[in-house]
Amino acid sequence: MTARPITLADVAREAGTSPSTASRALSGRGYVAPDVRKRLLATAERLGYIPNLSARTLKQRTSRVVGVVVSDLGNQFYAALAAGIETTLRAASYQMLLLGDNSDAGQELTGVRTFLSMRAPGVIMTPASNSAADLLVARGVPVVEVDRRLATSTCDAVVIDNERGARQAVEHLLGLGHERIGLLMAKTTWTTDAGRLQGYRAALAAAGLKVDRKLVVKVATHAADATGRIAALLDEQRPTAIFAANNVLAEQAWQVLRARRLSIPRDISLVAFDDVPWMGMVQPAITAVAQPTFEMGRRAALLLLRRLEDPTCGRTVEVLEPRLITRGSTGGRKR
Amino acid sequence: MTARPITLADVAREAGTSPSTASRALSGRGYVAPDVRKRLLATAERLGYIPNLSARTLKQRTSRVVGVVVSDLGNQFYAALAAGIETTLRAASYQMLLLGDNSDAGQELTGVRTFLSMRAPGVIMTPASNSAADLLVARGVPVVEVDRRLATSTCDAVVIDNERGARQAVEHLLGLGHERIGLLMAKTTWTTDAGRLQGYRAALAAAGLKVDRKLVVKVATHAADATGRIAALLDEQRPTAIFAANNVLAEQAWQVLRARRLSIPRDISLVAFDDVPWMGMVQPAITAVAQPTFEMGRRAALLLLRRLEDPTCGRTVEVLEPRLITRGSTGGRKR
DNA sequence: GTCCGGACTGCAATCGTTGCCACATCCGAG
DNA sequence: CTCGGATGTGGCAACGATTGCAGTCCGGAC
Repeated sequence: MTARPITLADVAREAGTSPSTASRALSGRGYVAPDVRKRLLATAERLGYIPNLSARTLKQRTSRVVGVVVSDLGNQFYAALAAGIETTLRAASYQMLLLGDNSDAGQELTGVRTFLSMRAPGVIMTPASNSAADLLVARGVPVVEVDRRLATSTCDAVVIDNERGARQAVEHLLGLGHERIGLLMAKTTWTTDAGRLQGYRAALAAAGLKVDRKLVVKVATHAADATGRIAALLDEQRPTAIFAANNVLAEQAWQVLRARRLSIPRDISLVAFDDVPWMGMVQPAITAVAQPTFEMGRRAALLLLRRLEDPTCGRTVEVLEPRLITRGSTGGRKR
Repeated sequence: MTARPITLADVAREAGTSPSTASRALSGRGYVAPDVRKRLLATAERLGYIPNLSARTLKQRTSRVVGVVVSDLGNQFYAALAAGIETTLRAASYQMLLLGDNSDAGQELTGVRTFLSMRAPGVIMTPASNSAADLLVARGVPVVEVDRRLATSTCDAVVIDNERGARQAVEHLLGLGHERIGLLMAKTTWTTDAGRLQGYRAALAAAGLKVDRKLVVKVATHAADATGRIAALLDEQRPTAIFAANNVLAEQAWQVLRARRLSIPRDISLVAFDDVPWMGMVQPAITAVAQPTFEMGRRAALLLLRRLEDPTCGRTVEVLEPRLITRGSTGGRKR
């Protein structure tokens, strides 16, 4: 039958020492005679001893498994973020526990509860609401917010300059002569969207143009009628260019344009916020605001590691710079 | 300062009962007077009690956190797989702990060790080597292999009919008149690659063609010279069509073809195994063998759940069917 | 009045590890 | 010779939850 797992006590008995000594030998703290340590290491190896993390966590009241929650595991943006985090944590011999919350505050809260009950030493998240992060902070668990900031309590964060990125994108369009620029953005309370909207407005204002609210379409995440809304924007407002504020909306917009056989950029230009691989592959390639995604993950992990080292260290919010990559999807305004 | 977390004992004291009763009330097994239960539930809620999973896991010697290891978190195929698994597990009130191993046996083993030490009740993995799965099985932890099978010990699995998918793809090319068909495949010992190679061979054999080994290129995962190898294949063997046995190789091949300004399918045809979104977006769209990815994840999770219910139940290997989606990247042979 | 079973509750042991403490030993300094 | 420190080891009590068992209390049946 299923053999009972090997415990530390088994190893100790086999090597003829007490469990305490075995513990010291294997975890490497406290006095152990070199030969005894060697013997214990060998027996542990021989028996295939695997420490029981629950017991250790219970006793030490903390674990080395960092919780990470992202909005959508299937989105390459978040996948890259997670990859950056994972690599960095691994290097510091922490483990990442990855969860997706589908942009749902409820799922986010459930996930965070799990982290709490597993005594994660810290959490990195792309927050969907403020409540989860606040809960963690209230319980004394350090949180790093990535991509956007929502917590009401203070915590470290890594974001990019959304306003600036959006401004660059829109200025680029304005420079090409566009004046009716549709904005497609997610309907959220996230700082990312707020910042991008802000940038859109700022660019228009700087060019002496008024914002036509009808050109701004806010689409709820996972909304079934997303393409319908986009189609309506095209029909009713006849924009000469579209700025899609995230990669999902960019893809949807692209699909709509293609379905209508509109030529990009002859009939309409398209710019996206957040560069993902397909944008460089389609014909014409999509002009996009690239984010240093992997790097954001790395920085977030570093911030958390720093705080684990020194819980009292000052709060840091890193703002990275986006970069506009001009490609074929943007061109002079159709006359 | 950081408040000590609320324990079950705190809740019990506050509600004027013993910890035992509190435990029964909150976990819902055993006798508890209705009003007492209600009172305990209320106090737990009020104090914001979160059970300590380590303690519970330690005592019960098992947890409800299922381990999942996939080869590459950034690959949409694996992301979809994970999504399918997660959704299904969640519905059964299990949690998923997701890890990526970058196709590295060492990282896989480390991850699996963690699962073992966290007492995961079961593990779902796209195996990178046989050792990790074997280790788990030896320790009595049920394993479900997805996408490919590698374990020497017997375990449940969900795969697709790789040979058949590959055969369809190649037959499609043969039907269009192609005879020199390059095969791009990963250099692994995985059953996926073996199956796809098999299908390639079978299709050629059925058409009375010999396999030219020079047309078969095996590229190591993450190999830096992948594009170089592909370029060499084009230069030296002049295939009229290429069958890329996974989505990464398909993308690399596509990039090479584009860089050389070869027209698809006029100059050369391209078929991919594993349909991912960009394949439907590029011009021309790529003919591909689609896998029911999300469904594979779902089935794997169901298989695991079944075995958790009944550890003695017979072993199941599900083989799903791939589906060839014909698109613009394949055309009549250039004459 | 006794007995019985059902409904409930609490005691105490346990899960596997760690870390504090006490103790043992040995060597060199005073 | 004694003392003190360095070195090394084992005992024991936690960590926080669960659970088998042994009660207690009640109402009703005999």
